[in-house]
Amino acid sequence: MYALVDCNNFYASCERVFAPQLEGKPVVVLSNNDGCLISRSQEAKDLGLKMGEPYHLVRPLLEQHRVQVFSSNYALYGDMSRRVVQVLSGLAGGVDVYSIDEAFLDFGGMNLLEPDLLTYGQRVHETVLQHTGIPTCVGIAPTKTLAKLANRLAPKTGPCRTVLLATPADWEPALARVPVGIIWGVGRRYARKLNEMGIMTGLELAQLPEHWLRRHLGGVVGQRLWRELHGQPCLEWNPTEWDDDQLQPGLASRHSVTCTRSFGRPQQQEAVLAEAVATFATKAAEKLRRYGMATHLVTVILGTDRFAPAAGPKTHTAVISLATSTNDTTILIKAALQGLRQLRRSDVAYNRAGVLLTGLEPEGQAQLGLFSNTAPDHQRSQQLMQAMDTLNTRFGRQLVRSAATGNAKNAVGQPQSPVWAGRSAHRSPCYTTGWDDMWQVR
DNA sequence: TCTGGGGTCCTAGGACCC
DNA sequence: TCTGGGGTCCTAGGACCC
Repeated sequence: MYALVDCNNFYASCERVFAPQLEGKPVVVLSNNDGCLISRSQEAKDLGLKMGEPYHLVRPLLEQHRVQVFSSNYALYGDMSRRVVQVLSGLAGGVDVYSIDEAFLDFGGMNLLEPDLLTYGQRVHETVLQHTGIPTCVGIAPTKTLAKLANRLAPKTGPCRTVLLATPADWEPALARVPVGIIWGVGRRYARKLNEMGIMTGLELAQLPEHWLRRHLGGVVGQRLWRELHGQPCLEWNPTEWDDDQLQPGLASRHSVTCTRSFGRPQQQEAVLAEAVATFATKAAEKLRRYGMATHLVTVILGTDRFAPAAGPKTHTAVISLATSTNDTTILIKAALQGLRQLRRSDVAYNRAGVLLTGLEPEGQAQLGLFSNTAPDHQRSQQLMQAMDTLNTRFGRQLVRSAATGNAKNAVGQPQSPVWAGRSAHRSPCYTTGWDDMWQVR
């Protein structure tokens, strides 16, 4: 048996933990650049506000109902997520962290009988709430896909937040109640296709032959879905070990690392784009080192206005291949700037840029190139990166950095946001990760 | 004026290898 | 007339997830 624990309205709930006066009031959190609504409290959902809606379109409605608006604060949400995982790790035989706000628990081998499963799910909800202030729902079933369904059906209010679907007699009526698009793995495209064929509910989907799903829903992906809906576990279990020394979940492996951002306004100048791209390469390299990985493929991304009526591609990419795998910021910046020079057209203004790193491998395993990056160079590079990471972790993220990332100052010489930076007008403090933002208890 | 960011997996086709 | 079989790696595109 698996349990899926999903944090309710996670980002909005994080903000509320530190602003309890907002309990019971509508709250929304915006995406980067204050672009779209990406999290809504229940009260905000009840006002008819939709996920992903552009902020500028719903602003009048938000003001009319005095909705509290936050820019996204990923330092806060990431740390709250870490705390939730810490609690969950103490409550189950195994944890599989699926995203920033949800995790599967392994309830097998815990000697829980059926009525106890429900009680234990409740205990998980109560413990997470007590230790972190974050409300959750719990869904329990023999496969991940059915646990997802159980979670969806769990009440968001009231004392009981757990649903158990233990046998076909439990999950078949549940499947019959939900539209097919609710099922995990059925997105908008498949839902429309299925509806056009007259398949409207989860149960109608489950009752089709297995080979039909293989044929029409993405090959083996569809076949796995069929089996999962019949109680046969097909999706992998990826355990996340809690690291007691680091007080954080163990790092999962990665196949790619990206850092992309929309600009506050379109940018045309080479110098500005170069600072932005160097900054994204720096962030991506830091992430790579945190994961203990190295890359040999650097992709630079430039994007024009996605909503412009003009035809043609809105995203352009250039790939730079490195002779040797590395996670050295200076090398990755050089490669990214080379890609930028290849890509950039002087008569175009860009709304977005980014850096994508692929071809990842564990850093120790990286082969030395035949003609480059001799061993002593490699060692010096590692020492330099380690020194920079140590200083930046201890004294603040941007303390030591490459000059290529820019050095914007205001009229009195204070550092200020670069010209390409996006909007973030409603950012909350970093309550749990910044010394200056910490709460004081008198 | 104004619309996010970061991932995953699968398939098909082509180049290349023995 | 008549040209194998079994792989890997890469890319692009399409679907999905949060």
